[in-house]
Order: sequence, then structure tokens, then C-alpha cells
Amino acid sequence: MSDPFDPPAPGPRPGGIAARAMAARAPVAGPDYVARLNPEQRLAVETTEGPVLVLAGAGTGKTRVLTTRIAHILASQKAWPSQILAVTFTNKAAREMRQRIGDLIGSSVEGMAWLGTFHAIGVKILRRHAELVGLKPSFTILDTDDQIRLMKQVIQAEGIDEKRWPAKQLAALIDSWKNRGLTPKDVPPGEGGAFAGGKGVKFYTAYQDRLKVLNACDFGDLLLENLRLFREHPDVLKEYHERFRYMLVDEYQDTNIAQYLWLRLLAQGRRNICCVGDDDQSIYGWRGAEVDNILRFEKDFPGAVVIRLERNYRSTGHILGAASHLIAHNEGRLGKTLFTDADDPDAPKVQVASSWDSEEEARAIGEEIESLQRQGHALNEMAILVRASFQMRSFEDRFVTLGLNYRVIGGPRFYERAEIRDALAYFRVVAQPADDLAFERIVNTPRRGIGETTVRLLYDHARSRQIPILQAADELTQTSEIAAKTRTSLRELIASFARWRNSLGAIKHTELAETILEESGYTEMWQQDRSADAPGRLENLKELIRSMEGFESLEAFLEHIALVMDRDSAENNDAVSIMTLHSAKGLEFETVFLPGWEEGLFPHQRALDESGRAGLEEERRLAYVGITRAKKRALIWFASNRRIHGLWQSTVPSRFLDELPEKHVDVVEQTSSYGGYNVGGIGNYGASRFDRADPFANTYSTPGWQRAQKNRAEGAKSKSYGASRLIEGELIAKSTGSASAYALGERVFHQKFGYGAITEIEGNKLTVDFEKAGSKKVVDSFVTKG
DNA sequence: GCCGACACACTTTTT
DNA sequence: GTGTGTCGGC
Repeated sequence: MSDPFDPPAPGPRPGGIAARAMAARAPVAGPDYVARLNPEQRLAVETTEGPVLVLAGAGTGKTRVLTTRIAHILASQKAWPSQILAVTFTNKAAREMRQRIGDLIGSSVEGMAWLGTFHAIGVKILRRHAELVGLKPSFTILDTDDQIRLMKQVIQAEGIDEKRWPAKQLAALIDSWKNRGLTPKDVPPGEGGAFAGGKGVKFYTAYQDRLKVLNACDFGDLLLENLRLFREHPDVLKEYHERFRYMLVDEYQDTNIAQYLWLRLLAQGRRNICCVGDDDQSIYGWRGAEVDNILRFEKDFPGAVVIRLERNYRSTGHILGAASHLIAHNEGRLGKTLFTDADDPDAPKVQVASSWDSEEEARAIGEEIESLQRQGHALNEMAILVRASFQMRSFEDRFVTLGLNYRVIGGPRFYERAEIRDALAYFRVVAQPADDLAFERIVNTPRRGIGETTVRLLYDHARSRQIPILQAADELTQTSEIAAKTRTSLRELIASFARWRNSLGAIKHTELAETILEESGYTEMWQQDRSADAPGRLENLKELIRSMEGFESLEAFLEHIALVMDRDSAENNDAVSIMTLHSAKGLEFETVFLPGWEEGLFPHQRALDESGRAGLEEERRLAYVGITRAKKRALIWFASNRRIHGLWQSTVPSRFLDELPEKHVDVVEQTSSYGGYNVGGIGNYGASRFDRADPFANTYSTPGWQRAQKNRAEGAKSKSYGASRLIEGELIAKSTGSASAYALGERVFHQKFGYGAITEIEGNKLTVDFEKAGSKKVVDSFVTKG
């Protein structure tokens, strides 16, 4: 991307970029892009000057407004692409916005250098002016894991028992201060003593000092240092005032105080700030989001125009009616009422059903899904939205048994996996020899006999001499401070790093990466590992190398992943989505299943205990988000019994059920068709449950079975199909590469359960005695020959 | 320094 | 019930 700081001329410059930009946006110069908007949307697009708050209810075309507004500003030549600041929370949202603006205005979207997440834009600004806040422009960005390890060191350096005062807790505390825009000296005196008997602020200060020594920032700092920069250097702030003629903010209800302050500083310039959000969808209070930011927008920006988008294009009247009635129980909202013009009189009401326990819940929802599928509905249009991730399990178990394709969205992210972080640590040390945290991470992974004692020695030496650990290690291997055996392997490691560094630029970075993992013994470590997930980890490492191909160099790749910790999961398989309510925000499905509406789970007990009324209201907003994800069908479930923390508990239906309007709701009496199945079946658990009242009696007519047949037929055609793969928690049934059935006693591999031997074959269903997971019944398309 | 045994926790998650 | 992280023994 071109230098964002190349200041564009205020007016069109004949020739170069100007001409191209104008040519590119010519297609939208006409009125058609506004013509497709409703009056409120149009107002939101055309009110370009001054502060604007767009309250956009669920499904009211929020993204369309944002993207069209940008297109409009460009088309009317009010600003160049590089003069627009557009901020989102996630990389995904930023990507989507860029894509959709591109659809409207063509290639001049590439000039939008300032479209990105708060953090990405924060880094960009910070790198420009790093020296002004005591950093070098090459500063590294620490993720949560590095943060915690660093804090552990700080705590230990103080001689405090890390057991009593866990680093995690300190991290949460410091994070909350950073979210509120507080540097160590700003922390209110009463709060500073919140950790280790009055040492909270002391640790905060010490941690920040360590960060500076490491030339590093954590995520919170990216904004906090921006604030410091702007406040201490008005000339720099002024530069950005000049630059950002128009500012747009997505999901404003999710901003924390630091982000709010940042926006406010920048908006002081031209005051052309447009925030889009929905107070009813604020579900991130627990991580510092302030609904208050949106509630008091008009006070913060006097003369602000507030526009409400209430015309919903997504859901049926029943769904909107149910959701609106529910959310109306909240106090302290700005108030919107969604409505739709396109109401279908035959649309189903929101359904509420109950089940005995979570397994029956999963079974019944599985049946419902298969029934819908038989009627021709795509699995991609169905989602199960849960409150807490442990609920996903019963669905996964059930769907594996049914052979129903599903994908888990969210969950552990690719770059958070241990093997990926280890590999990245190696790369980081190669690219940045001073990256102590990365070095410490892998110095003894795989095992090299360099234990804690040695690392402590290196660390102490490094600190006393104010040098990076790697250099300290180099020095200490010249002496006899370290035992001979350890010294040899440490020397070897240092030599390896030197060698790899010499190859930087000399050989292709993907090749270098492979070499590093190979020569360090890291790959071998996992090859030797007999645990069930080792093959998956090796596969992930390969995937990591593959994903590096899109980058120029190792350094470019590392810079990218520091901020963009997500990946596209554009898998085109038809599959039911399973995810938490939180990760469902912004998505939509024809059919949405909402299981687990029980007191204590939803609303979650902890939310009630810790945040009282505010907590309850946030839970209710979560319920609102859940229901409004549905276009046509929303099916709510609650179980009478649920196992929580290993104990069976009988449950009380969620209070939210009573808050739904009867007019829009159908209560289904009893859906269980498993008479005699395990009634009162507490304690009856284990593989034998599959044998009761054969839930598979009708299996051979189910889509799952037919799908398995089809998979097998396809597999026979193309042998290269390969193993089942786990991609970003996504379980995709692939064929086995052979039409022939498995044999009893045969060794197989299952992505979730690992290796095992077949003990029983029944059509396409295998009973496998897994080495780690015990006996499970699985569909053969989910295993590969081991 | 390494491996096995016990304790502990266990809502939500992005950057 | 299950996974993770720390302590103690070898």
C-alpha cells in the first residue's frame, strides 16, 4: 500500500491519482446508489457534515449505510479515499467493508489507507511517531499470552507469590485500566491497591517499564500510546485533524473509554464523525465496552443528528415481535421498534420447546434439522446459538453420530494454538533477535535440557547487563557458569539461530520456515508424540507455512499476524453452524436454534452475581441478538436437567421465556418421541446409551445416511480426498478414499477422538475403541484408515 | 530436569 | 466430567 502520509492535494490534480480516482468512481456519480435506500438510510448517507449518530437496529441495513455513505462522500468529491477514517472492531468487519465499498466505487477503495480496526489504525499511527512515546518504530506487539508471561516475571521479580496473586488477574486489572484510558499515574488512588496488598499500580508501572525495555506494546497500549501521543504533541494531533475530513465508526456501542477518547480527540478537528451502532446489541460490557458512549452521544457532540433505522429487512413479523417485546424489558435504552413491511401471514411463530436434558435437546434439534433438510433447506442456513461453549459438546457428539455436517465457529483460533505459537516464536527470534519472550518460549521446546534454572540465569544476566536474552546466552556459553551439557545444547541453539538469520532473504521465506521447524527438532517432536491431536498439529504447521506464501518475507508475515489473528474460513461445505451468541452478532440465518434457556445458564448466574441489573440487561440483549439472527424460524429450547460442573442439576426455565409475547410464540408441549428411553436417566451414561431404544431405527432414511452414501461414492471416484481435517474447529466429513467397508479390528484415525481399533460394524456406523477417548460410535465417513 | 499426581476452575472474546 | 497447570518425587 502506498504511503498513507503522502498528503493529497486539496483539489483534483490533473493527471495522476486524481484522474484515476475520478474515473473509477464515475459509475456511482449517478443517483442510483442513493435510490436504493429508504428515506432514513438516505438521510444517514447524505448528512455528511457534523456529528451523526445512526441507531441501526438489527437487520436494518447498517453496513449498507456505512458503505454507501463513504461512496457518497467520494462521489461528491468531499474527500479523497485517504482522507476518510473508517474504524471497525474486527478484521472481518474491515474486510467486508472494504469489499462492499469496492463493489460500489471500484478500485479507488485501495486508496482507503485508513479503513481498519482501532488497533490496526493505532499501530499505523504509532509506528510513524514511535520515538515521541519512547518506542522504536520496529516495536513488537505482544498478544495475551506474552502479556501474561511478562507479568509473571514482574510479579516474581517483586518476590510475590504468583499462586496467591495470579498473573492472569493482574493482566485483567491492567487491561481494565487501559480500557479506561488510564496510565499508571492516572489510576485512582483507591483502585491502585487492588492487587497484592496495594501493589497494583506498582506492578502496572513495572510492567510498562519492561515493555519499553523490550520495545513492545500490548494491545491496550496501541490506543493508550496514541492518546498520549495526541495529548503531548498537539502538532501531531493537528496533522490528523487536517487529514481526516470524515470519520466513520462501526459498532459504536462496543467502544470502550480509551477508544471513545481517541475518537473524540480526532473528531475535534472537523467534527464530521458518524457513529453507527445499536444500544440493544451491546453485549461486550464485560470487556470494557461502555453502552454509555452511545447513550450520551448527543451530549458529547452537541448538535448531533440522530437517525433511527427501524425498518427491518431480515426477519418475519413474529420474530421481530418476539425480540422487540423481550428487549422492551430493559431500562436505559434509546428505544427503537423494529418493523417490517414484508410480513408473511404463514410465517411460523417463534417456537419454545422443552427437553429432559441436554442430550435430548441435541437429539431433538438434530431431528428438526434433518427434517428441515428433507424439505430442502440448506444446512448453511441453520445455526445453533449457545450461551456458553460447553453447550456445544452435546451437539457435536450428536451430529458426529448422525453424520450431520457441522462447523464450529469461534473456539480456539488458529494462531492461538500452541504449535502455531511455538513456530511463530522461532520465526520471531530469527527476525528479531531481541524478542526475549519468544526466545523464552521455545528455548526448551522441544526439550533440550535447558531448564528453568538455566533460563533464570540467562534472564538475570540479560537484565543486569541490559541486553537481550539471546545475547546473554551467547555470552554465558563462553564461560563455565552453565553445566557443560546444557552449555553445548544452548550453543547449538544459538548457532542455529545465527544460521537461520543468515538465510533470511537468501532463501525463500517459506523454505526457511520449514528448515527452522525441521532443524530445531520441532516437527520431530510432534511426529514422536503419540497423542490424539499430534497429527492435527502437524497439519496445522503445514497450513501455517502455506499461509505464509501470500507474503513477501518472514518479517511482513510476522507484522501481519501480530494484528490479524483470524483467518478466513470460507469452506463451501453445506454445514450447520454451531457458535456462541456472542460470535453470532452480525450474522443471519434462515433458521436459528436457541438451546439452553434456563436460569443460571441464560441469563448466566455469573453475569447476575457480578453485575446485577446491568448484567441481566446485557444477558437480555444477548437474547435479543440471538432471536434477531433468524430470518424465518427461531426455535428456543430449555432442558429440565443439565449437568453443570459435573453435577446434575434440575433447572428452572429462563425468565426470558416469560418475557416473550404470547402472540408471537408457540409453545410445543412435549417433543420427545423416545418413550421409554432412559426416563429419569440420571447416571445412565456412557457408550451404552446408544443401545437404548435404538435412536437409529429410522437412520436409513435420514439425510445423514444418504450423505454418507454419497460421500463414499465420490470417494471411490477420487482417491486423493485425503484425511478428515480440522480447520479452525471446523469438522468436515471427507470421504475415506475407498468404497470398501472397514474391517473389524482395523486401526482408524478420527479427528476428534484420535486413533482406535474397530470393534463393531453396523452399516456405515462403526464402534471404535479409541486409545484415548474410549469406545465411541461414529460414522465411517468421519474416520480414516490409521 | 522430567514426569506423574493432585488441585482447581468452569461465560462471553477481539485485537 | 474434563482439561489445565503446578508441586513434589525420582
